[in-house]
Amino acid sequence: MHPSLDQVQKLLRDELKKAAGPPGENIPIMLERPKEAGHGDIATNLALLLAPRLKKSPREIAQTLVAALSLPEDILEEVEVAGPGFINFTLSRSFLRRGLRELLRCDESFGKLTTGQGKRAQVEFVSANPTGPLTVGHGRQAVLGDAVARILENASYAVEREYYFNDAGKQIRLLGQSIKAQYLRLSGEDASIPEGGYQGDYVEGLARRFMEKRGSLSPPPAEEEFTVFGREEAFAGIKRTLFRLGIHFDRYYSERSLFDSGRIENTIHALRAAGLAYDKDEALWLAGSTLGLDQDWVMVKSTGEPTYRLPDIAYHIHKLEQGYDLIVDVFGADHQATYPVVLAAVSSLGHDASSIEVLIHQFVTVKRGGREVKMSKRKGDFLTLDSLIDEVGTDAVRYFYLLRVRNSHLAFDVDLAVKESEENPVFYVQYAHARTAGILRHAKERGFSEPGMDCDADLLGEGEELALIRQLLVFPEVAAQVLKTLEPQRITVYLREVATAFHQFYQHHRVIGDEPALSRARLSLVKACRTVLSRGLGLLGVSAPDRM
RNA sequence: GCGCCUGUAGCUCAAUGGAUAGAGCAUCGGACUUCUAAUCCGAGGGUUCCGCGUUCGAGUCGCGGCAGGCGUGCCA
Repeated sequence: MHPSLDQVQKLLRDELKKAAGPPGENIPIMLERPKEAGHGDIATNLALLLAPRLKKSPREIAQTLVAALSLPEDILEEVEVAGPGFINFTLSRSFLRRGLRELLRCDESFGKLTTGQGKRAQVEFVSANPTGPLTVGHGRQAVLGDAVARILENASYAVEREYYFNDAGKQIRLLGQSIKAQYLRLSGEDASIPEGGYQGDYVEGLARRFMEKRGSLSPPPAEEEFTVFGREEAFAGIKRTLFRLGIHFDRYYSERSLFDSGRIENTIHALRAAGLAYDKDEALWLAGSTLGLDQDWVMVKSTGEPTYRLPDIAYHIHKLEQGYDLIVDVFGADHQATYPVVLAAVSSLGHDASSIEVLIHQFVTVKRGGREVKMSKRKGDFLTLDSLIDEVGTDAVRYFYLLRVRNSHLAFDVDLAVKESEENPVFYVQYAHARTAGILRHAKERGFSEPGMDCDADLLGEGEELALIRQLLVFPEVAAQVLKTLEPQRITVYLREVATAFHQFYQHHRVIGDEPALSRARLSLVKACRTVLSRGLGLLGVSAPDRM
């Protein structure tokens, strides 16, 4: 059985720990992948960390460590002390070749992790109120949440995607009132949009559709009918948009259902019973200060209506009761103040909230014509996610969003994104995949059988070939790292590296040539590369086209 | 005022505390009789916002500034 890169690392760790002996107590063995090509495949700074304790020069310590290591011969080609005292390990050709065969054997399951085997995870994201179309801002959330779900699925978690929507509060009522006002206007009556109501063209459109369906009624239908209509229409639109992005939810969780099921009432009772809630000014307050928060928060307004925090708490308790092993909440930066309150309240009621992972992403601003477009849904001045997909295409939209770390602000320059449909980074990677597919197609036409692990990998010895194999074998490590950090953008960085290694290989070496054995070996490498590219793109939810 | 996030090449962004800070776009110069040139090879471009500290070593950690975003609602 060929050891994976992961197992090699474990072996190195054990050996280094042994070699360091007692002075190495409590020093974590750090293994890293050097960014410099000449620094081997794996490096450790152990000698540098030991130096202060041993009061010897790091290089000298490194030499001693290297001498004490006992490692299987066929794994490493070179172990070298370099720079200030790093130990660089270079994998052997035979290891790389065996790794390639292993990759081919695993095929589509290469890089699949078993971390979440038998575990259930829930990812909640988007959760936009059904009051209008999704915006460019929601897009980031949608794509990020879906990529996180895919990453968890790759780690064998049973993943549920959940969308929590508010159909009980003030916003949805305002939508109904706004549509009604537009409806009355269409009927020639004088009506004004309520304070804080929704103004965009789409509200007028909704009113128009309502009228087409129901006609001009006098007296007009009750406000509730407009609300229901508006919500259904908005939701249908949201689902259409998500469908275009390849995103589907397993469950849409209604806030109203929390009231109907009595969960809101139960939460209030629990908070009161725990002495965490008190009445003041005819409102119900959460005693944040006793929970370690810096202030108290209103849970139920003096009008008798709960603020959004109470349903949020009840909702999260319900999540926890379902026994997920992992719960991921994807929130925009505007929720940053809310979730600590929710988590504190949930914990103080005796629930273990440690399975909840909150991912906050920063806002998206939209630039158009060199100017920033201010987005306000209520004023109807926003760029819809749909229009962005129209202009840029699904793959580019997804990839573009995933290129950024979630904690950095994303300025979506629409003009640039459209222009980049020619030069967009996603095409670089997709093109590499299309090239692999093209070569494999060509090989089949020329009568080559399906490439696989029966090839003679020893024939692969060119620099570009070995560099590509190295790159491919890192994939499981990337998958593991991404699982830990839930940062999909690392995949985009990795995929670019793979694509570059492949394009370089392609440029310098002809795959299908005069020597059948060499051709077969290279075809296997191409197939392996195609597998990794398609697996990586799959984690991002971006298509891997066979032709472009 | 206070809290969270961000500040890296002209632009958009990378870089588990490590070695000479990297990519793409843009600019300039080369490479198609080929399995797709949506590619490759090369060049130029940096006080990593500023200052002090921590240590063998700081873009990364701490403190203090500066600038921007978000929050700090009986809005969601």
